[in-house]
Amino acid sequence: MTELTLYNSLKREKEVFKPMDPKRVTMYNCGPTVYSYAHIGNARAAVVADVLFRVLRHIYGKDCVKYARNLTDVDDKIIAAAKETGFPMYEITEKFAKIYQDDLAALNCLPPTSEPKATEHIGGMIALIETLLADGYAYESDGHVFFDVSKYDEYGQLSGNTLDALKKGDRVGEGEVARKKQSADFVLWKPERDGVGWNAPFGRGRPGWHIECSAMAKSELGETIDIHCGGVDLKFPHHENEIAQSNCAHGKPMANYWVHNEFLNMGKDKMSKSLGNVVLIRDLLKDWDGEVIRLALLKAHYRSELIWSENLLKESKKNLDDWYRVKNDCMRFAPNVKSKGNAETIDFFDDLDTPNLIKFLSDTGALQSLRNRLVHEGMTMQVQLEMQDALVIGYGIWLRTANLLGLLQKDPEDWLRGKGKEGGLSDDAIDNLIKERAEVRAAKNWSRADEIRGIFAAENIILEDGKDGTTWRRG
RNA sequence: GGCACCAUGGCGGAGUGGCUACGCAGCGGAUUGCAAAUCCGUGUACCCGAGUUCGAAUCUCGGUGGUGCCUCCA
Repeated sequence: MTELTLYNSLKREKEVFKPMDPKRVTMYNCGPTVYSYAHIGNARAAVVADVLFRVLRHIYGKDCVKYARNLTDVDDKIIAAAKETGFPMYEITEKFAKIYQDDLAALNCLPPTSEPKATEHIGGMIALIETLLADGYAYESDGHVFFDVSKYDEYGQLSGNTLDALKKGDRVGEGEVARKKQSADFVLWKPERDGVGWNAPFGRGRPGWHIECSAMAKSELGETIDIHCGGVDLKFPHHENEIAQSNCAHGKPMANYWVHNEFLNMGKDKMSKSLGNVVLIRDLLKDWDGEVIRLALLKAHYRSELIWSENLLKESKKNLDDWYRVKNDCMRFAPNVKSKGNAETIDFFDDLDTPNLIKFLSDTGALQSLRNRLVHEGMTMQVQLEMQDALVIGYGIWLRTANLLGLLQKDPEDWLRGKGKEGGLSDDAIDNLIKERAEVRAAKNWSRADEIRGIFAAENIILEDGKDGTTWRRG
């Protein structure tokens, strides 16, 4: 069986991945708080998790991987948004959950096997908090319930923080400190706000940020899961606190492997709302196909910073155009090749090395030359059949590799022709112009032929005169 | 202040001791009525300094520069 290694943030080293049960591999990914549009950084985290999901499915079998990604639908920001807009909370969260799912679908992200909502797991959270209170890991104070970090010796193991160090860098407000035994304690339950609250033995209120993931991971996947993933920024405090809660409540590790993806930035500046340089998935999708965005996100290794730029998108588009051209030609000679099956891409299973896999897709050497010779050269039937056999093998590996990355999922002709802009030439108009151009070319009326080419150029349509006539595509 | 990460050609990005990937862009040529596609050829790099070694982009130490986390954050 293919061996997958993963860099485990908890141990700070690469390890061979071994699931507790190969028939039921579990992964949990911290999903969004649904109160606004998702940005490209959210997309990176989701795409990385999706690639991991695809790889696990490839290795262990489609039905053997359980992937939960939560939707946080109760939170101060949502309450504030509800107050501001006058819409009820659930309308806001449902709207943006749908948008999130649609955006990710456009990036070829497979739906997770479950998408639990925080509000549907309040009971589980309350049960966890009760356990923590009963066992002395948590305490009540001024309508709140806090986790007492001094009761958990391992606290800080994920982020490398020590309680002493945390005290020095402490930026917690005075009000909070007054309620807590120590500033590093974090809130499990807080009082009702603006009518948002649930009844609990320790008082009516709403959950703190971290407890929801512990409750949902337990409910959807179990007390110990195989892989927990998310962005590096979640390492502390979010994941650190999840570990503390879950480990103390269950007496066993929350997750065996912690996988964190690095940040995406905008070159000089961090992407932030105050700088006004937040790039929304929704906006990018207006100008770029989702696969272009996906490829751009996968060009850097997930543990490296990714600098987002227009050039990165352009290059990704160019790569995909080339690959789709290869796919288009190969489909003519190897129509029965399936996208599912073995992919001989061993390197890829070394900590999800997407850049190396992209290299493999680009560096198609033998495949390209087979395809080019079949497309462009005349040859005897005997030679052609031999070459077709070789192409079926090479193309199969290539296509399945692309599939592992979630790329080349579309019909190549549709891809190459692209979507026309509103008010642009219709496909029929294009065909008619091509017909006219063929006629004037036959009459060697080059000025009219060039004029027609000019019309196409203005529409960003590229003509290709081949031996079987003229084809076109959008640039 | 504490913790962690990173530094390769115009751009992206492999490469953990020797043979200097790969892609994009560029340049020259073939082909084309002109193009596109395709093919052939081609330049450019390893942040700085010291050390280890026969030999370092790759190991060690020291700089410099950059980034993230320590507050909501993918």
